[in-house]
Amino acid sequence: MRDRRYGQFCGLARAAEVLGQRWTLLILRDLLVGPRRFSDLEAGLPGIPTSVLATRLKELERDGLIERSLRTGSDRSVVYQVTERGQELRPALEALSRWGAATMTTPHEGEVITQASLVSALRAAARDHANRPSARAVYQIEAADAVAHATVDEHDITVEPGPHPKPDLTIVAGPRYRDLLAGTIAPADAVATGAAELHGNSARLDDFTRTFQVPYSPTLTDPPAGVAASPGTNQGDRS
Amino acid sequence: MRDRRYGQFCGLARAAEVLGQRWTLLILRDLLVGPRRFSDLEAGLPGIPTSVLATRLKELERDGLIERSLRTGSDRSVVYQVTERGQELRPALEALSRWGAATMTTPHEGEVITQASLVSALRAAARDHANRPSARAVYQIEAADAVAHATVDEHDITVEPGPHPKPDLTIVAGPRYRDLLAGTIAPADAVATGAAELHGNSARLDDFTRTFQVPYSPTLTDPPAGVAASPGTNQGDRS
DNA sequence: CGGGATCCCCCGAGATACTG
DNA sequence: CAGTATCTCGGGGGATCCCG
Repeated sequence: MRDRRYGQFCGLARAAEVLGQRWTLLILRDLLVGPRRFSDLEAGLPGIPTSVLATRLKELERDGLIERSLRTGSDRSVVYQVTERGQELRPALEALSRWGAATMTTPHEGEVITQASLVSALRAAARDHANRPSARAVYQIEAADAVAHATVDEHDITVEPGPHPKPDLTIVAGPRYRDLLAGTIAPADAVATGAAELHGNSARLDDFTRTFQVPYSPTLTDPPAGVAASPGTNQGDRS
Repeated sequence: MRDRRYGQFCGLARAAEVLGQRWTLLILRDLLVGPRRFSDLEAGLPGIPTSVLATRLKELERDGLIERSLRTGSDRSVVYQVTERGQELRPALEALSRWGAATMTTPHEGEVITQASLVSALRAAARDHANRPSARAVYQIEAADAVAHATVDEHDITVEPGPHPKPDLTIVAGPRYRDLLAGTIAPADAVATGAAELHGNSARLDDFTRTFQVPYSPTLTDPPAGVAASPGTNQGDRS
C-alpha cells in the first residue's frame, strides 16, 4: 500500500490520490445509491476482481469515505455505506457524470446498464427546481434490465432503485433514449423513433424531459461503435 | 494502449475512463490555467516521468480534451491547450478541488505549491457573486514560491498566474493560511497568528475572505504530517 | 535546449482458485 | 457470503539517451 501521492499541496491532487485508483469512483457511485454488501458491489461492477474490491473498500474506509457495519436482525451480514465525508462527494461526482454523459451517444459493444448507474444518472440529470416544471409526478424508468423511479415535487427530486407501485408514467428506454434527455429528439417523436416506449399518462413525457436533462456536445466524435447495439444485461440489485 | 474500459453505459464510468489515469487530472488542471509547453508541464508536475506525460498528452488529444499547436513567431515551439470539450470539465474539477481542499489542514512532508495549483485553488474557492461583497478589488496572493492575482468586480472573478502591477492588497500566505479561507481563523487574527502577512490596504482582508472560501470538514483526521513544514519549492511558470 | 523515445524494475490490476 | 492467496502481465517510476 505504497504512497501513490502527487506531492502537491492542492485540493485536486488530494482528491485524485483518494479517488484516482481504478474502480474507486464506481464503487462510490454504487454506495451513494444506498448501503451495499460485498457481493452486491461485486455484482453491480461486472469485471472487478474480488481482490481489488477488497483492497478499495479497505482504502476507502481508511480514508474516511465509507464505513463497515454489521447488519442487525435476521441476516447478520457486513454492509458498506458512505460516511458524511463520502456524501460530500455527491456534487463532484454528479458534475463528472454530466460531463461524461456528453459522450454517451450510443453504448459501446458489450456495455451494460446497472441499477446504480441508472439511478445515479437520473440524479445527476435532475434540474434545479427553478428550471423545471413545478408539477408533482412519479416516473418509472426502465433501461435494459435496470429499473428506477423518480418522485418529483415542488421542492425535491428523489430517485431510487427499483419499480414504483403507482407511477404516473413509465418510460421504457430504447437504444437512443439518451438523445431524448439531451434534447436531440423531441418528446413527441420519441415514441415514433423507438427512443422510448410509454405506459400511463404519456402527456407527462414533456414534463419529464424538462425535469431531467443531460448535456450534449455536438463536436464529439465517438469512436466507431459498430452496431448501436443492445445494452447487454444487468447484474446486481435485488430490487 | 489497451482498453481500460469499465464496460458500463454510464457517464461517470466514461469520465473515469478518460480522467482516471494517473497524472491526468493534474495535467488538465495546469492546462486549464493556460496553454503550456511540454517542459512547462514537466516542471509544474514534479515527479512525472516524461514517458507518462507524453502518453497522457497523446491520450488527451485522442479523446478531444486538448490539442497541440505550433506557436507562431519568434519561438516556434509546441504548445498544448484545452479544447472546448476540455473547458467543459471546469465545473467538475472545481467541485473535486473543493472536496479535496477539505483535507488540506496542513501540507504533508515535501508537498509543494505550484503556480497552477494556486491559481486553480483560488478559482475553485471563488464564491458566487450573490454570496460575496460587491466591491471591486485586485488581490495578489503569494504562497511559497507561487504567485497569483485575482481581479474581482461585481460580475466576475478572474484569477491569473503571476504578480499584478498594482494590487489593492497583497497576501503572503503562511503555513496555516488555508484555515483563513476555511473560516477557522478570523481575518483579524490572521496576521497575529502568522497565517498571513499583508501589504497594502489591509482593511480589504475581510472582503477577501468573504470572496474566496474553501470547505472545512471538522471530522477529518489527517494522517500525521510530522512538522507542519515548509511547502518546499515551486517549479513551473515563467510568470 | 525543447520534445520527446527507450530501457529496466517493480507495483498493481486482472484472472482464477480457494478458504473461514 | 466475504473475502484471501497466487500467478501473470501491463503500466508507471525513474534514469538515460536521442533527434531536430
